[in-house]
Amino acid sequence: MTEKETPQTTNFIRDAIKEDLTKGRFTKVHTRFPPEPNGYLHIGHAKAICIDFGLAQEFGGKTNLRFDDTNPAKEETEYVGAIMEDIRWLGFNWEDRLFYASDYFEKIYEFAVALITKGKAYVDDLTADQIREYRGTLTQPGRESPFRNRSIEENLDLFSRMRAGEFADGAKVVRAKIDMSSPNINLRDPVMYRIIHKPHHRTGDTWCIYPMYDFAHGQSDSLEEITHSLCSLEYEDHRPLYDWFVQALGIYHPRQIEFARLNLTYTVMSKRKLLELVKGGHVKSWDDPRMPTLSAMRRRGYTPEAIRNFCERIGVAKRDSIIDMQLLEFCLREDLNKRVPRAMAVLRPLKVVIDNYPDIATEELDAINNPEDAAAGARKVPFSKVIFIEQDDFREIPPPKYYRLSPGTEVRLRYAYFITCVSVVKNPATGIVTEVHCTYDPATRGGDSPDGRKVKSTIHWVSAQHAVDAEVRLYDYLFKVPDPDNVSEGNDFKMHLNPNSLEILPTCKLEPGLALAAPGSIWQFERLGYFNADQFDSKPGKPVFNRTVTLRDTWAKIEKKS
RNA sequence: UGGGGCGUCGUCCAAUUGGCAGGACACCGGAUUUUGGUUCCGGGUAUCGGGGUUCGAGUCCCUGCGCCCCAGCCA
Repeated sequence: MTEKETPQTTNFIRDAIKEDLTKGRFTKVHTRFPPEPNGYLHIGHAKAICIDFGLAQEFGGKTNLRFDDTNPAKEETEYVGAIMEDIRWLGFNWEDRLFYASDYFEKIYEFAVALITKGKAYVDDLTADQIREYRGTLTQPGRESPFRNRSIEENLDLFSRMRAGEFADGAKVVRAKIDMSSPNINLRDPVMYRIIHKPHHRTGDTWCIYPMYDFAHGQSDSLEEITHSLCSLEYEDHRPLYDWFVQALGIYHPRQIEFARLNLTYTVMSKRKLLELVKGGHVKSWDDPRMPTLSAMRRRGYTPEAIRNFCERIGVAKRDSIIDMQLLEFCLREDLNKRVPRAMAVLRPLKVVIDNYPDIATEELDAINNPEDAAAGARKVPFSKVIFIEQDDFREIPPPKYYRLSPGTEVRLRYAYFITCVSVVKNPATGIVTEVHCTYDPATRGGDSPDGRKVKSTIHWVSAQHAVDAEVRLYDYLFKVPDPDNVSEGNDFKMHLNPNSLEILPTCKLEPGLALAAPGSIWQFERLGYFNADQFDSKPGKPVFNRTVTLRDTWAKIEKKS
């Protein structure tokens, strides 16, 4: 990542790091990104990734990728590759520092032995239900387990037999001996180890006891000499425990700092809900372009630059917030505008016959590839007597402020000619206009009129005989409301699902150059938006496009107001 | 109602640590334009409430209110 991105004012984490450096608490910055391999990464993870990698980079430090794989019941190796692909795609590099919490199982086991030996941990025989009961409530203190004061020898023996597989799942756990009356529930003798007889995606059958997050994360950070362990707000209550473990163990002590996770309007971010959308068939897959997952956004045509820039702009703070989706779209358009080539495509074709144009003539007209980038050059587009224009660009009875084609008006065909509508053909049964007849002014070839005459608008078109047929998928927000998570008692976020989040247009007409659009390539269809050839479904000669995002549409706003 | 955290334009983030509350997105208006795009110019709107300290408070003190998180052998 070398390009200059929008500079942002500082944030509290950067301030904290600077202070740690000047006061000598740390002499370097080393962070980590610790995904659990149990699902796909989404835009919320992108924020965390940008913070973890970005901040380290800024201070000349490094970032480790560490899979937090302490629970074999939930994690699968299939996700590991997908997660790495997404991080790389975003533009970050962990170099040779790929780790797994499971790499440290032996060391973490030894840490537990050390705590037991110090009398700071014990083996508990209480059942899960009993532990819950003994834990007390938010307002009432807990009670100590009857097994809390076993001898160190007995604890050591039991723990090694847990490891050896002598006990069934749930029969015993190891707990830290802290304070059952702590107002912080995390400190009421938290579970450190549990028994799970299940093969682990990396360690196989080596273990049947697995450390809990709280007993693995801080120690893993410590072993990797992480300086700043950045995580989300819900871990704030865990920080005293994080600190307690590294202190009790007397090991290198990283600093945990929490920040607010990302929320976006018109979507949901929790893995559970995303999974529900996939399983319930509300979207086609994890990478359905309507999803907020990175794989879906990639498929839809989002660029890493746009996402990184977005993450920079939203800032980092501790308050819960919901970022306006329009900011994300702004970042996307800003990036795409300056880099992607333009093309003409007609999504909902309306046939136009140019009555005074020679029947069999075809000519090649010059078109600019990107007005924002002279280096992008120009191309030729074929023109002929019969063309398609957008249905939206013709109105038999134009509403106020409508500048496009209507009977008697003259408009410019982009890069071609001025045309004037002279008549229409209707389906006698429905009254719908099926064909528009126009005359053209040969003197306006290329789109300029020698007499200086002006037209109110320029519309795009595709020559009928040269057009490439294509399917185009129009995506809209997945939800109808800005905050789908906000539902009244007894209701479900799915009630806010947008039934029109996907519209498939099977009969689009593209300019011929688009026939060979490379899968994944992104284009601006002039006046419509940005579209990319679907990386899986698009084939040379049979293109399929996804609408990445529309262009800003002033006319749509005017129309909506009236 | 125990503990932890958070309250600044519609939204998100700032405010040199007590000195004229600023930026971005959104919105509204205008200019330019062979994309009703881009670009450019202009505009409005905010310190949760009540007290206090101070020449001066978003910032400090007191008090009230609201929102989020925590009672997994999940992370």
